[in-house]
Amino acid sequence: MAHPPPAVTEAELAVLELLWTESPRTARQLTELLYPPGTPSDVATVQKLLQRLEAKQLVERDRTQRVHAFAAAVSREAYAGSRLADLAERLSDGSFAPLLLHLVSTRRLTAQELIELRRVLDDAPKTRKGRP
Amino acid sequence: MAHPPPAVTEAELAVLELLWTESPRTARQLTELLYPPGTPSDVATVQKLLQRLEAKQLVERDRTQRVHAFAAAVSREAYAGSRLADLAERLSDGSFAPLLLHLVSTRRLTAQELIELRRVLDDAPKTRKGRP
DNA sequence: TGACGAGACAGACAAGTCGTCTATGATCTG
DNA sequence: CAGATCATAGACGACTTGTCTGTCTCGTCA
Repeated sequence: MAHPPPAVTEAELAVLELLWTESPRTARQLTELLYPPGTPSDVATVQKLLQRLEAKQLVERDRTQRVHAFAAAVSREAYAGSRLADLAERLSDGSFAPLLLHLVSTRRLTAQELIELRRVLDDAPKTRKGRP
Repeated sequence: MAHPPPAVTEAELAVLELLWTESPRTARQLTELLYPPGTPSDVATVQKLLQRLEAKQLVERDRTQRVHAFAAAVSREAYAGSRLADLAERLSDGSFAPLLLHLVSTRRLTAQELIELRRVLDDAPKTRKGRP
């Protein structure tokens, strides 16, 4: 994924979501799911969206067959993480601690998430003692 | 703040940042900080940005004096929290775990911040179940 | 008092983005 | 070959964004 992670529009995200649930898919399959029953115009629209997503390196295109196959190039978690980190950096003046503290203190995190986060904090640093 | 929390552009964010560091300020003061030395056109530009920020209810305008005084209507932490929650909702079903994972794995959190975070998470309420 | 400077505000503009559609050429199939 | 399907380029109208101009109002001071 590029740096900074490219933003996606609503329509592009809808395509990405489908590729996240199942890859690869063809433009026609995506069109029939997004704009049933899928006129030729709709197909072209989806093609254009795929084209822009490919330019952002968020989608990979398999051109070996005549009908191209499209797959997500980034997992949802990786993409969401990058976008969230990017937004947090833009808004938090460099220090994340106050922001995260605020998220916790305003009860925006569920108990389940707290467990998850504790696990992340406990595990991640240990496995990364050495330089990447 | 409205629901969903309104997005701000780069130029609007620059104004907000100044109001976060000190409020209230006048349009002229903001202009001289953002576009020194601050031509009449620049002042009008800042006025327009303040106008749009006021419409988004992110800035409050004191009209009691002839020269209006502007102040941030939302704290940086509150705004960042809302924006992050909104983005997380759109991208990852509301979970912040990918954000933390990304911040940790890309070493954007210092060891000191990790310690602080662990302490915050440990003190966090444990009685809550499920998302609101 | 009247002229002048400064502020608030509306409106418009060019440039860019986004979703959509049309047109065209290539490729496969019957 | 004829017809259908696909990939792709290009364009469009609507919308956003940063900027600028013009106008009205208010306060100050010679």
